[in-house]
Amino acid sequence: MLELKNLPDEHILKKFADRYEDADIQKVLRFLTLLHVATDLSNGLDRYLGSHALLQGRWWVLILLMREDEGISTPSSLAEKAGVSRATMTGLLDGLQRDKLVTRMVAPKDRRQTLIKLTGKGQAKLDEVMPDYYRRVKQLMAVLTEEEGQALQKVLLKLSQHAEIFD
Amino acid sequence: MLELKNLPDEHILKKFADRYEDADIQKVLRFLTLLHVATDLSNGLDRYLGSHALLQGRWWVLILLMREDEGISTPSSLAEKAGVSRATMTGLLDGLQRDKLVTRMVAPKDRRQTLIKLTGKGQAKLDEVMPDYYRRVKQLMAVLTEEEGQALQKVLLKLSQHAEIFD
DNA sequence: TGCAAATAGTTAGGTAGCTAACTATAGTGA
DNA sequence: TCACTATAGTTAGCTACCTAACTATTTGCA
Repeated sequence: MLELKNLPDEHILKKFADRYEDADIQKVLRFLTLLHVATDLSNGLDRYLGSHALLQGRWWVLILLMREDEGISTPSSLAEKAGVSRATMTGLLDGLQRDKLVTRMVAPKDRRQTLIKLTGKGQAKLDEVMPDYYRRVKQLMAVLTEEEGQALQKVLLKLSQHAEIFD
Repeated sequence: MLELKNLPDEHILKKFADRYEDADIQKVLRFLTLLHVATDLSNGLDRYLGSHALLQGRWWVLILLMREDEGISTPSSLAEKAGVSRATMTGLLDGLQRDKLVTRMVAPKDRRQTLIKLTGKGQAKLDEVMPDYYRRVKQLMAVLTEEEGQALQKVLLKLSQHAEIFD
């Protein structure tokens, strides 16, 4: 996602609105602000994870594995839960395996499958990263009042139900 | 950004909260929902732009050029305004130039610089894409009441002022 | 039973992002 | 003036995403 350092000021938006009649300046600003702020926060999260030699993709795979009893899953299941293609998951697992944070094993029941297991080193990496991650998220979201936090959640869910407007 | 198809349910978050004491379940859910919904909307926007042989990065460069009088800028300036590295901008401009949506010219004043100009074909591409983009954004944001829209904007700006919490 | 369809995973090739290192040019100060 | 520093842009090599095409295996049904 593009970061959009400079959101358009209202003057520029008006120039566009003159050429493109359907533009609703306030609504466009809100839409771009949502993408912009989320990208900022996502980049911030990546900076934090990067300081522990992780990035969001790999970090999320470790979390999905920790959610499982035994810390075992399959590439397909992980891809579906992370919302990425199986091809992308292959690449993420290659990196995690190289760093010995997960292992690949052949599944005895179905020889098409590969079982992915969180290693001790992988669990240790999560134990290193998660406490501070939770502290920072708590600190960030605490800048909102409880009412604001609830309102944000409600409004976001409402928008997410209409993301297919772009299809 | 990772899409997080399945946000954690409260049961799983509790398992994590037991191991990592500082976790605040509600706040983490709100944070992840923000990233998740913004990613969904960003992907939707990319699907729409993709149907016109554009993606967010290239589309945004065209918009930045149209903001300029004469439709002229430089790679450095575009990179700064788009919030990407100059290396990334080189790649975006390579693609746009290949599709003849922009042209590169040597700057007469400073021979280190390259001037980037929006072509007629580039402006035509914007004229093809923007009206429907504005219609769809208007339609999407109209699912919120005016009060909800204002509250969203306010809360997002508040959060963006604390994105450095991850540093 | 045996072959077609479905599924699991990988590979190949594309876009979009990054940092670090490089070249060319411009500016500056002893 | 001339060497140092700063700036503009590109290249190289990395991560992470995609789709399409491929291999191996399993499933299902005629």
